[in-house]
Amino acid sequence: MSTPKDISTSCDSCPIRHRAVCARCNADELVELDSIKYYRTYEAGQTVIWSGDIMGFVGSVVSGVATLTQTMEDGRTQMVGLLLPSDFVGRPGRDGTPYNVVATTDVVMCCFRKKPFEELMEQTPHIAQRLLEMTLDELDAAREWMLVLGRKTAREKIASLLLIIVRRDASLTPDGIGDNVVFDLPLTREAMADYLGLTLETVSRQMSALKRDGVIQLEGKRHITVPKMGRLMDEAGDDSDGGFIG
Amino acid sequence: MSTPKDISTSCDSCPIRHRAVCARCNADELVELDSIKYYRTYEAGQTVIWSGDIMGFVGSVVSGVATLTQTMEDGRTQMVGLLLPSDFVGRPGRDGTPYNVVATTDVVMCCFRKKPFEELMEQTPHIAQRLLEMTLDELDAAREWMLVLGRKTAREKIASLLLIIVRRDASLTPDGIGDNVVFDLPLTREAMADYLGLTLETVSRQMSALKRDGVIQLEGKRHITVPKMGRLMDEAGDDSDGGFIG
DNA sequence: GACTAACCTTGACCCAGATCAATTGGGACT
DNA sequence: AGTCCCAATTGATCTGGGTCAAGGTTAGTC
Repeated sequence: MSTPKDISTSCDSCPIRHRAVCARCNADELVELDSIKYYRTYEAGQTVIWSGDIMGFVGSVVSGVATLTQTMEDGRTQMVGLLLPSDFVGRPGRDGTPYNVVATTDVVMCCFRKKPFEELMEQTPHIAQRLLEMTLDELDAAREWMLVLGRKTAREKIASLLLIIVRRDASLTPDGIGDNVVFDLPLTREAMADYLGLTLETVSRQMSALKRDGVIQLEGKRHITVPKMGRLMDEAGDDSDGGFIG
Repeated sequence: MSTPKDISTSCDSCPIRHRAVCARCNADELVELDSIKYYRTYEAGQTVIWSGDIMGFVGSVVSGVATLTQTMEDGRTQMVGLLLPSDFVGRPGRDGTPYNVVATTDVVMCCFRKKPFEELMEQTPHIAQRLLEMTLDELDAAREWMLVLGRKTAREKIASLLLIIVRRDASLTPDGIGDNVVFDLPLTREAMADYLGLTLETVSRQMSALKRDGVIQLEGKRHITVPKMGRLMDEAGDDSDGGFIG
């Protein structure tokens, strides 16, 4: 199958009900949203939107991982956003996106037709408020990322990326982050390189180095265990202390 | 004088009246805002807020230039925001900033006491809408900056920074950007380096190289003439064409 | 009109990460 | 169980920008 498939689901059982743009909506508002929404799935590798395209919708990632990338004519590409479940795609008030949006795993999106969504947003402060909050969070994340891109070494960059993913995963489970954390990388080495402003060879070398030094354990290419979170944080060069006890 | 000085001004004659967070406010709303606002000036080099500090206000840059920077323990610093007139400082709903805010020229800020501003925002969609729009713009700018940091060469980085400044300056004057544009850099070489993830030596060398190659003319350290905008755009590696005619 | 203190420029050398080039590994098909 | 294909690893070498070090400029200040 190579074309998106429409499916359908209810907000009640939605895994991102309380974190997405609809988080603050009450039952009535959900009904309104429901009337303009539809689900759509994308396969791993499929492009959701091309840079410059007109977007007829905005929406939320329900499950899976997508990336936002910018490309120069000569092919150099930089990832500028990592879209995880609950993240919002598209910009109310603009027709095009300046970014490519690509599914890196199979993705389910909850889409809203753009025009009606914009109208609904005008009347529904709960939506606009939540979107502002989410956008401010993304801006903070983007700024932290700038520090990573501008000033960190390759090893620190890799450690920082692993931390970002661990933290996002952990935000799904209520309990804090302990040790022996296990997770799967949703990105290829090339995608990691595009995220971090490195080449895929450097990513591979630094992953091997972190493994050799016992900071992470690798099983296959994607399955990772972090025996000691504090160690990983040190490697990332984050000035925050161990975060827990210490 | 080394402490901020309070001054007072009316919104009517405010140079950023139609671009700042108050842009969409009507006369009544301005009266509300006026009741919680005060002006404050900072001298070049003065720190407006330290990372981690509790901010009692949010506000707009009225004139001058300030920077938002993030620092690692070992002193590596990355600029994550360049605050020009009309830009918003602070985050409603959060007490601290994770960034240092420093005035790089003399700066006038229009400050709003935080708590009342947040309350006013709840009742005034015009403010929240405008803030959302501005935040989305900043997010786009941050993402373009990520491409600069992650994938551009030192020469391209310098050209990109010059372009950003020229464009922001030009947005104050209604007519498009022609050739023989003249402007003053509001940043030291070191600040430019922190912006671009370079060292100040590299910035200096690349400025000299752009001068030698006739892309820019330098008079003193800060006064710059761009004889041909198209040339500068080419050097920046932006995929957008000349922007005008071409 | 010399003194000072930032700020900037330029040079020489070095190294982290890029580039170029083989291999290797691991799933999904026959 | 072989083979195809793509992702990843690993090695050898190169280079852009960092680092270290020496001057040069400019604007105040007395």
